[in-house]
Amino acid sequence: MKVSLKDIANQLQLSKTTVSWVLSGKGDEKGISMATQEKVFVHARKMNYQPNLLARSLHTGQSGTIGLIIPEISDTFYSEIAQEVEAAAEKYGYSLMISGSGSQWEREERMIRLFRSRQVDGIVIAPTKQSRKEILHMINDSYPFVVVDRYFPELNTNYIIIDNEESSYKLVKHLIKKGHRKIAMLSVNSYLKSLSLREKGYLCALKDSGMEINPALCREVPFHNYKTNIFTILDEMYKQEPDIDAFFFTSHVLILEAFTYFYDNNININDTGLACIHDLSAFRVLAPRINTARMPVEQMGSEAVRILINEINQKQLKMKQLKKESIVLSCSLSYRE
Amino acid sequence: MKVSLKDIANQLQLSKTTVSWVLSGKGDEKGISMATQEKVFVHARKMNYQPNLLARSLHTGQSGTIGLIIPEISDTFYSEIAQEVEAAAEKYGYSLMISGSGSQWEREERMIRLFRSRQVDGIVIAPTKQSRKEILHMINDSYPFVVVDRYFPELNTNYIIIDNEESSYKLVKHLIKKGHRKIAMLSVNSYLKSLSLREKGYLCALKDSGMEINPALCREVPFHNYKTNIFTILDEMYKQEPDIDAFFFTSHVLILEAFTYFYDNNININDTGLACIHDLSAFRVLAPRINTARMPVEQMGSEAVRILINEINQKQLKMKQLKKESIVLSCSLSYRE
DNA sequence: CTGAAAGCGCTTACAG
DNA sequence: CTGAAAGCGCTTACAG
Repeated sequence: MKVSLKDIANQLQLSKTTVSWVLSGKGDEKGISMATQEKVFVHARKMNYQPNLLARSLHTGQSGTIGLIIPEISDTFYSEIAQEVEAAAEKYGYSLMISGSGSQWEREERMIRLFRSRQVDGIVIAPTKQSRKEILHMINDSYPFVVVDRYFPELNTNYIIIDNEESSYKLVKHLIKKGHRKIAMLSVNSYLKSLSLREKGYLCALKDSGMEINPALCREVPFHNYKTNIFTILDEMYKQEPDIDAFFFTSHVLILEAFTYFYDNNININDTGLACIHDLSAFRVLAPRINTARMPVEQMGSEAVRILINEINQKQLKMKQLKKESIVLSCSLSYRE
Repeated sequence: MKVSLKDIANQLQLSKTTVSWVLSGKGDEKGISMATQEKVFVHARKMNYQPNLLARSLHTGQSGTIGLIIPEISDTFYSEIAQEVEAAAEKYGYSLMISGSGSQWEREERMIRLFRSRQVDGIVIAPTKQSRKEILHMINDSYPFVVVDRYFPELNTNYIIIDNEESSYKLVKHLIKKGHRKIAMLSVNSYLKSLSLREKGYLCALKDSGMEINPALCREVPFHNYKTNIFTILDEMYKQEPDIDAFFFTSHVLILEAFTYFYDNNININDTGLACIHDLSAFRVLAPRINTARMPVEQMGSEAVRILINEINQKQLKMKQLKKESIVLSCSLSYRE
């Protein structure tokens, strides 16, 4: 059923070489007669010939495929990243293989190995934490990859992050300016540099405004079971400090649960200052007055792919490795209160 | 840098055959001595050998990869589908290639061709509309694919849909039972069978309750620019029928915009009956009293992959094609008002 | 117990 | 202007 180059060559009494050249657009360059070219095109079309890209890849050493590894495909933020990465990849003629690590580093390492085995030309990854072995392997093998959203300060890799500390600082400063005095912070995954920087932004904003740091107001929600943990933590916070007047969320993943808590406990969010790193479309109706730092998802995705393809091409041309790129993108801040 | 079977064979003074058998676990079966096996394993590990899966695929004719084509990767519903499909695929040892069609059939057809060229073993697709050529090609070539969420009643394909009409019927019936009398319907993409069935469910529910169908209350939002179109349409609806007391949404994609409209126009959604096909996690706080029919995303994803892998295996074993599977999954209804 | 050889479907020097 | 041949990195009859 499936028709190959050889079939076409046989049927046309031509060599595979000729057919290959014509079909890959090198007909003129190689000086194949128009008559022959025409014959090949017509026949290929009639047979509905589709080249086996795997076979081509085996020869060229390029699969035309890149990999994306993220903690959770269905998370709003990461699914947007995926969308942008796929769109950007397509522009360069690349296809996308995707995989969710579920925030487990064993899975993540397995996925890196699998993708590399499948000859993916490069990887975009939002790593769960330092996946020691495989990240280091990629570095040692000078295998193209770029880290997004998170990064390893001590490793020399391409990475794209946001201005974590600055955006957080500004959001909290804004809450202070609006008169809030008991500003709580809710965080997750603070073992990740990106997240700890957001916490730092919060702390600095308070300090710079001469406000005291109240440990009861700075809480980290354990990621495991965070959906229930957050309820307990909010209970504890309100018990210790009933007059909390504002919240800074270091990540959007906590928002929906927190709001459920507020709703269940009749806490009027219109009286509470709110700020969050990243913007959810639901905020428009859910919390119109929340202040947000929107992560530039489009840029993160397209820049990641640009850097990756760049590195893939360098490698292909056997040029010596370029310097790694580290990009810090600014969030767009929306002060709505 | 990259080490191949041949390298290992040379370094160990063995044939590629032997090395290949050992590494693919057929050592015992082929009666390779333990000494040799051990030597191979140790050396492969030391060299950090990773097989080139592309080369293997070229020989076996199986890429170990499946494709997923959806309208929008970042849509909550489809990103959940993607997550489930990826998880299920992994269980079978398959990797996932993903692509967003942006609801454009030309893109969709291109993606089908590209995926097939890349030798993806099968495709899960939520087609934008009848992508005539390529869907028919897949059928003719008996290429494994399964259609999810949407389907073509006139084509003999595997498909998985929800009980569109029934769930819609029940939701609207419920609104009626709760005393709502002016129940509006907002729909999109009704050229898709799945969506038109939801409209039918609405209409039947009204009819069965002896209520009149008011065309001013049944509106379709053109998908192109629906985010602004919906505002105009709601304006028109309220102008013609100011006392609308309930809304049935045939799809979650309209919800956020509609709620923004309600919010901007001071329409209290607690006084309005609400029902929607599919559930959003934001509903918990956004509209706690909305009635929903939650689409069984996990099942859709895992069943789709099961059927696909099944068909791939049949084909591999040269068994004659099984009957196509058509699955209608029930939504889980939540009556909250 | 192990190996030489053919083949998967392409591409690309090399030759004429 | 066109073709024979080698090779990409595997697997798998076939042979001994």
